[in-house]
Amino acid sequence: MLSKKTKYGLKALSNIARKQSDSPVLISDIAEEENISRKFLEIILLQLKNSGFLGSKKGKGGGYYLLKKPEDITVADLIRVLEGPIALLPCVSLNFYEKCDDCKDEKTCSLKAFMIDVRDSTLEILEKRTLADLT
Amino acid sequence: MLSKKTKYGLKALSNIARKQSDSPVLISDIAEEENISRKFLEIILLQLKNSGFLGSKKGKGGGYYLLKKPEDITVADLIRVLEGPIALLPCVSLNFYEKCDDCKDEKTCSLKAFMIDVRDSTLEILEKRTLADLT
DNA sequence: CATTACCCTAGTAATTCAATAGGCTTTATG
DNA sequence: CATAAAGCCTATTGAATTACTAGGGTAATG
Repeated sequence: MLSKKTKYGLKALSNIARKQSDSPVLISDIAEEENISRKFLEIILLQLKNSGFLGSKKGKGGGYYLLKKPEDITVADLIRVLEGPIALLPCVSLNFYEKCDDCKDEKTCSLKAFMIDVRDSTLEILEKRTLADLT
Repeated sequence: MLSKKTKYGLKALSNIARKQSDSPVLISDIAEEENISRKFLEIILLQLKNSGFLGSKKGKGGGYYLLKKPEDITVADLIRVLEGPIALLPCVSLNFYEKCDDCKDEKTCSLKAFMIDVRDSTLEILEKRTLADLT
């Protein structure tokens, strides 16, 4: 299951993408429209900014805006930034690999091959879909 | 990512399945072979027993054994018992449905349709693979 | 009847989640 | 230049979850 942070982040980006306006979108507007705590949303949008998905403008008339076209932002990339690894086990993660400390020998692990299949099948859909697919 | 409980549970079942012996398998043997804390493993195996996947025999010569053939136990069912919902959001879970409290209207949610697609694509693989596929 | 091996209840340290609080800095505009 | 608007930054916190640990109870076998 996704954390609320990820869910809120996706909803917020979808909200901004839907507007397609020239002027930046206010945190407060997103918070109200999507029923998200304003302060919590601040943290999330800041993270999306620091990860290069959003730009911001301070002061009056400021707000957040997309740095790329929605169809150029994959859901996989967003989930990696907001939630972390997509794989079910750290030892089969492409972007966040870590050795399982209980595994005596990774080569003979009974789960690994299967988990790689699951990962690939998940990536198949998450890397094809983009922000533009989130209405 | 799967919790350690789920990972340990799958490894333990795979261990029992691999043995295919008539005599039950000891908790201690599994714990040692798979590098799992013995006490933690007790809890996990008990849960798998209460969920109908394993049977047990007490006393000398006791241990745990499978109640079904490995090829009749889907990974999806195991993950549901050990980990919980497979869907990424509660509102698209088939077995653990819950309304999102931030959603003003589920019908117009920007994420729902997409999350249903992800769920279906995940189930596609998790319901086809069985314990027999976990070496 | 003693040993073996599963069963059951409790507790707990560490981490993560989901915020909340409060002030600071930057910018546009009158 | 003053003021209001709007994002930025730091710190804290309550609740829940995770990953165990401790210690004994109970049933079956030989």
